[in-house]
Amino acid sequence: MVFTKEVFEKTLKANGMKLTNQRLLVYQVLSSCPGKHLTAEEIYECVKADYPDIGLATVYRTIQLLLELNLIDWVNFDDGFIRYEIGSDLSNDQKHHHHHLICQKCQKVLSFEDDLLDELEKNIYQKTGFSVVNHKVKLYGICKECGGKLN
Amino acid sequence: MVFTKEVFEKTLKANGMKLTNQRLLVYQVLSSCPGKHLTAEEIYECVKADYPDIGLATVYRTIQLLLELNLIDWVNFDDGFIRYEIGSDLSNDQKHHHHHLICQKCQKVLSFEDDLLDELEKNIYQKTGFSVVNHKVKLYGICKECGGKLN
DNA sequence: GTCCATGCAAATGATTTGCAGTATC
DNA sequence: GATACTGCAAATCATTTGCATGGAC
Repeated sequence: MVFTKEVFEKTLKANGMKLTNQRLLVYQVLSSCPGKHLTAEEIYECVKADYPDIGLATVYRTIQLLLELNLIDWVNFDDGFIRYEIGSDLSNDQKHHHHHLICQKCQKVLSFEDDLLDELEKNIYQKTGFSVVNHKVKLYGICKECGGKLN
Repeated sequence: MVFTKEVFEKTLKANGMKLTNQRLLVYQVLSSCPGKHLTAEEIYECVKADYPDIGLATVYRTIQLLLELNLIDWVNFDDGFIRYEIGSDLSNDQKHHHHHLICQKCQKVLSFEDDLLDELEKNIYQKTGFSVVNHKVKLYGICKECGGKLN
């Protein structure tokens, strides 16, 4: 499912919400940066280029709205900022899971698509009766460019 | 390696730091709560029972110190508080890895010991050249008591 | 006695909120 | 025209920091 302006508008209307320039622009900035992890401040700066009057509070409020509509995801790299990225394909319940690889030398963040955790999650269910429905995985290490080696 | 008061003192001295009642008490509170995830405020309240004059700032400073000495670990459950727990066995480089299972119904947090991520990490190295040295894994779902079922 | 450590109060800084004006439908 | 949305400024709140006093060695 491709999320055009029209689909975005329909999603808002379906929830009794109004389409505004500010909301559209915030959504478009995130849509045009897949895989980037933008802070609220960064989104604010991007939108301001097209719409100088937008306020930071509106950006924060729009982010909350997009999160509630499941259109975006958040990540916390524990550096004092919450970051946001456009959601992966949500056409059905199974999300495209991706993990974040964080290089401890250059701070670069890579994404890694994977479903290897299925086995771990089955294992957890068998041993503890806890049924996993979602996960957040951050892997810290050294990237290829910085000379990563397996032990 | 068992961390007694003496070993703690030696570790401090080795780094040119002084042993104080406050530091010992903060360390003891964390030591006596393995598997619990305490906020700075909670640690502060616990220590205050034995030592009413301690200041919250001292607790925060001691936490930083214990983190730098690798005696404790931190977790962020994204609820506005950073939480701390006594470190697992650090006698050699290989840490005891444990993941956190967070029940979305009752908010309970379980720990799960595991090294199944080794396979995932090998996979990542082969595909991307990124070598993982550490990870933080949070698994969200429903616990046994709350009626967890596999899909 | 020398520094390091502490307690207090004030500062910080990302995010949230109140409110009066503005835009959408 | 009603009501939801916005921008601004002020509030929030966990954590940090400055500074003068106190304690460890």
